[in-house]
Amino acid sequence: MSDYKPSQIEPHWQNYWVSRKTFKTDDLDTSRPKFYVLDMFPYPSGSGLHVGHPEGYTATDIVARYKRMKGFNVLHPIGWDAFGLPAEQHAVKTGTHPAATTQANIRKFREQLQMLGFSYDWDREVDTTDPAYFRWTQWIFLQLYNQGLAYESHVAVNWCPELGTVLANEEVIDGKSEVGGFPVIRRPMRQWMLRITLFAERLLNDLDGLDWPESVKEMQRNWIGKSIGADITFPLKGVDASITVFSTRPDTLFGATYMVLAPEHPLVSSITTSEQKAAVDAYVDEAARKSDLDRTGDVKLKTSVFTGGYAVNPANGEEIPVWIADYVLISYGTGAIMAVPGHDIRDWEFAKQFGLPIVEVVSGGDVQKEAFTDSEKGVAVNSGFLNGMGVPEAKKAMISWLEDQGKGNGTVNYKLRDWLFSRQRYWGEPIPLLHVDGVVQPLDESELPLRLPEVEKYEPSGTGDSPLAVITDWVNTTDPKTGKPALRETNTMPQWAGSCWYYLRYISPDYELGPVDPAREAYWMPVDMYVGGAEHAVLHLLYARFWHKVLFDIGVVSTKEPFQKLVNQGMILGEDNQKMSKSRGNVINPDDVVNLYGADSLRLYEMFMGPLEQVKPWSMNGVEGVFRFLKRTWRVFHHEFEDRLADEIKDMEATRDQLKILHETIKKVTEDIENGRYNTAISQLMIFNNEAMKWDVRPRSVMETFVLLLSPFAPHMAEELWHRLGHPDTLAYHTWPNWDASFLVSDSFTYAIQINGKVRGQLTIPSEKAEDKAYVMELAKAEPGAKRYLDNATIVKEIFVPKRIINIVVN
RNA sequence: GCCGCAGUGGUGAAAUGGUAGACACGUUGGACUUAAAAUCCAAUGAGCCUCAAAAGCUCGUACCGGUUCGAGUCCGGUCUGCGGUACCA
Repeated sequence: MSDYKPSQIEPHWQNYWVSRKTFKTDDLDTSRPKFYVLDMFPYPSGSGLHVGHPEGYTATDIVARYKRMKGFNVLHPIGWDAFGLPAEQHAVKTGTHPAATTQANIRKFREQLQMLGFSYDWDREVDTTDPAYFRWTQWIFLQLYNQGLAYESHVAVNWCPELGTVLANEEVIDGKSEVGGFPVIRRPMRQWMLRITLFAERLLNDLDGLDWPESVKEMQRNWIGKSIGADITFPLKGVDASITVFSTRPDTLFGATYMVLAPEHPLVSSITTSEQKAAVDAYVDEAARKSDLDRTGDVKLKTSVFTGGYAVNPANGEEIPVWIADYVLISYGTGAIMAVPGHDIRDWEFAKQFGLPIVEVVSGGDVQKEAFTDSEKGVAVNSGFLNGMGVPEAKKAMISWLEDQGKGNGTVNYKLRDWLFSRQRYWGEPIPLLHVDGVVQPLDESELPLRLPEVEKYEPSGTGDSPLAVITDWVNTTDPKTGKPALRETNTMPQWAGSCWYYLRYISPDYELGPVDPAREAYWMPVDMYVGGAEHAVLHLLYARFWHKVLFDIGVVSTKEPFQKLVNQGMILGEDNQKMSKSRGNVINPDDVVNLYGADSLRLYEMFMGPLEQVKPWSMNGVEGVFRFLKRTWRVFHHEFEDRLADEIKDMEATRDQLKILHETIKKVTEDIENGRYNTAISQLMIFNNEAMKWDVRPRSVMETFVLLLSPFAPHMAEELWHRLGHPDTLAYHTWPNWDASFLVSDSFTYAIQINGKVRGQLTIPSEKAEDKAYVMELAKAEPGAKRYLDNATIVKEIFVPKRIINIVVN
């Protein structure tokens, strides 16, 4: 056997690593620097691993293996985000307990991951559905509750009749459920909410210190959506009440010619006149029944009804009509707006549509033609004491005037809403609360974990309650503190809950006194590198940051932020350049690739495809290409016909050329791993191998170093070669090679000679002379290719950049 | 609409402001073979010049312009694609 046969070496090493616990992490080896490299843990779906999973997982594995060899104490764990709708829906269909489905899927995922040779510490696996894990998810919920950060609210939620459950805004896409694509309507229900909005400012500000892609930071900033402006109070005419609005342009208050309330605004009924009552009631009714999709459907043409009531503009005392319209959202700001059609595009269109007056209060445009919104050039006009001021100045002046008059004050608003945290599902963490005489009582910590009861049917009750609601002997219990009869909370937590803190559990998965052992937490946190898909850019990462800050405030964690560096992997498309999907039939199964080419080829290919962050199409020919590289590598080390080392490998002094290419490779591979450029690291390994194939003698020391460089990328082959080179132990902890710059210098340097910026000749100069301008320029002018352009021309300028370029400018 | 990112051979892609296309894939030709596969060698951005070759020349990093001795890279504008977000006052 002298051919490369991955199927004969990979299982051996996988078994070796797992059975010997090669990658077991030393908890608290503080003598060494630590490196925590984390993957976004998978949802163990029934269809098994997708080729997208090994993409990020290979990148982190390369880093983990590299850092170990650099002497770091590396934490590289994996686990399962295992609560979720698919297992529950499967249970509804088949009656199989979701836990059974989940465990089977986990076994499959674990096997598949081990088949790819990832260097996880398998003793730290976490499973969000394991009571020993969700005990602490529930514990964190209790801390949130005790901090006043969890509250009950009757809110209009996204009710999906088909799924029989409530969905988060984020799970609704274009008015349909993200899972299944079923229609979603609005319906008020009792829910548990988390006050993430209290953390808006910190979530925004702390982004600045993170080493994250700018695009992700920007998405989070937009999601938090901070606006600075003022609350302004408009007294109502003939009614003893007032309407408060939020505006980012208080400077335009003199131009407010009408107001609009959200249909759900509490003052709607009191302001409506008897003549308008019928129309208003009808409008409010209709808005309540509309889904989000219908309501946001037509942006251009707004619907609206006049209430018949009037408010008083606090700046100029003018009476202005009050309308209601569903484009004003009760959930943002105060649920009411002042409309300044001259300087807001939406208000302008609305005013045109309903024939309302448009007044110019900032000069610089033509407000009869279109709204003038420029806040840099504009100057206040028709605005009393503001006249002549620029917009920023006028804003400040108006806010202080409002505050002096008691008619308003400067405020800040966020788009971020509180987090709808309850689900009416079976397969989630039970919320550890009791209802005693209608009063909420948190469970005592000692009663955790609160486990899920066995049920007959997994369907939602259909009334909007979770399947747990009908398990009477679970729901009906006694309050241990008072002995009174009590009802259990039947809502469960959303899937996000478990993933909000799993990175902490890996640190001390066995710890019994809290979610994480403080000593080990202090050593390992924060996560040094976190890799996953861009689809989690907002939600998961925002929710996890929120929980982390809560845990920071109560002293459970020592860092303000959980994830110091974040990398988003780009999606892998099918060979047809389309997103992989069963219906398109372009799905690549990693098992098939491993069977044909081996795990090392799959790993290498996914890294060689292109930059990690980039979206890129799959190519089976590309896999074939890296497989050929591995076959050539194998051949460089092996005898042509016999299963033994090649005769070319000798214990000999390496030549200078050999050392040069070796040290170039060490440098390139090291720097590329540090910078996350795995594709070009691999191309350098290929360049080295192509050279080594030509050598009559391959010095053992050089070839061993090459094996070390290869090992993070193709660990199975590297271990096998290392073994065959006579090393009894794994190379996983062998010291990573350093490059010696003295081998990188050449004895000559080749200049390109440009004439007027175009390359006309080349000139090779011995290194010791290469920076001697006079010497080099003289030769350059005599170089035949360049000379032809110099003979009948006048030299205007000579550019000489040592070891870079020669450019001679002629006319 | 707004925010962010990107546009380079037939394809995936390389390129601290300094010889564009490294490394691969594909294709073509050749070697080995009864044959095929595998493997190895060579060519491969487009075009011009040439009987042919060598050599040489022109053009070329979405488009238009600018800065510079020199621009894929920096600046201004335009177009296209991808991702996010969407009546947020």
